[in-house]
Amino acid sequence: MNPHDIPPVVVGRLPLYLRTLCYAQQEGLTTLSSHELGRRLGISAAQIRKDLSMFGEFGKQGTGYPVAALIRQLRRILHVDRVWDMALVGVGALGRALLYYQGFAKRGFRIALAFDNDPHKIGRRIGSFVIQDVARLEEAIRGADIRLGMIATPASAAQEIAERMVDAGVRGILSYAPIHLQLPPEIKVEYIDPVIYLQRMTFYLGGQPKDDDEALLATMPCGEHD
Amino acid sequence: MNPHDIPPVVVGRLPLYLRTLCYAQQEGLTTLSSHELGRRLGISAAQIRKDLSMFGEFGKQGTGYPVAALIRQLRRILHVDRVWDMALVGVGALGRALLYYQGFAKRGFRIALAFDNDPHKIGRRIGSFVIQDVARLEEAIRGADIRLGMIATPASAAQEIAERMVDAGVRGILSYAPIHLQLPPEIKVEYIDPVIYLQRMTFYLGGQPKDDDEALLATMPCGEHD
DNA sequence: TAGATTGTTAATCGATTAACAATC
DNA sequence: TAGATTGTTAATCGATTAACAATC
Repeated sequence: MNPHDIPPVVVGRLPLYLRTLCYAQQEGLTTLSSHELGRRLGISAAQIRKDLSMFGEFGKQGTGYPVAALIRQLRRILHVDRVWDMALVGVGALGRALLYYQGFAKRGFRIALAFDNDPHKIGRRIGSFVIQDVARLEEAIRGADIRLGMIATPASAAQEIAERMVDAGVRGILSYAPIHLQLPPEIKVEYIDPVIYLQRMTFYLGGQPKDDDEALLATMPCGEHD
Repeated sequence: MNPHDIPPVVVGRLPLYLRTLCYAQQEGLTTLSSHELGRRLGISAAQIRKDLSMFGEFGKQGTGYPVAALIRQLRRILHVDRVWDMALVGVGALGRALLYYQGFAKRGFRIALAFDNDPHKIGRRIGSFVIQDVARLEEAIRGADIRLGMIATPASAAQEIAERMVDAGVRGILSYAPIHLQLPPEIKVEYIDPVIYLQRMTFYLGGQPKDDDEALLATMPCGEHD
């Protein structure tokens, strides 16, 4: 089965199914129907059945899907039946929050390396991490054979860091920098820019400008986007 | 023009166009073609022209789109030609990072209220923010007439907080809690769960489990998902 | 004029939904 | 058996792309 035969939109939903099945398991459920899974996610039951049927027949008529077995299958399909080491670049406020975030370890991801270019930060410990000099990025990533990277640098540094990560063997990047990265097509990239999500909502909100401080907006023709 | 006549997938791209145009403006460009904008975003030129044509005719044959004017138009369309106040609930490591994040203010968003339920945090200052008791959430949000909320609480608290935000007048929620919220359909919700993004990438990575610590995985049948 | 680029149409492509036989 | 639910097909729906006349 070639992963590229699976529509990306289907791949995008699989982690949501897995996450929701985990909650169901914690509630003590041993079986879950496509209807109930869909209700919990705001997705149609038909869509869930169609998505899952691309990978096999996991359910049973009359009863639904066995929770534990489907979790195992989804973890296998998503390759999260193992622990993934990650490299983090940029230990500002956001990078620090990522270092402290328990949700990664709980779900099979581990920050193995953390880099910054600030001499005041290099060598310091944050939690159990020692911040390393970003100058040694390639060397350290190659040495640890790491395939996943996270970028929490200013936008101005992101492209260069991404290219160096890829040089060092990284194949997937989660970038918090508000800029689109130019990388070879075989490299997987996902982006998290909270302002993009906010603007997708304000499009629908409209209404009275509560706080349209024209002076403030004048000094912010666009946003500096460091 | 009814916003719901615009396909959501088009709305999703508009903020990306705006962000990229802002960078182009900072580079000193006064004009940008759909081809160049698409190149910078990994989107086809035809798609960009089609998206923008839903809102008007902004370009000029032979030269492309005037950067400054299109930025103004997109800001108007997305309703970010004003400052939006937001309420933040949950001031752990992530909430703190959000409080310090300069990118909100630079792009027209401002955290006006920050709440937590931890007595040790309530009343304390973080940067210029005073953490308020989440018990006063409805009152404070109504008083400030706030329409946007951000949730950075554990998943277990997110649903209740979301409902209370909506009661208080919030119409759009950006949630960092790894759970799907059940809310009335007119409420806009966007989710940021970094593990979901990582799993969308590991699906394609596969390869040798570098670090498949079976013992670790045994203690983590799914992830506790606090 | 010549080259470039828009806005728009029609064609293609892909995703979602409705429906139902199979079966637990 | 009766009720519920899957896996799958066909139909519908929506999004993307290719192409080009218009025009700067």
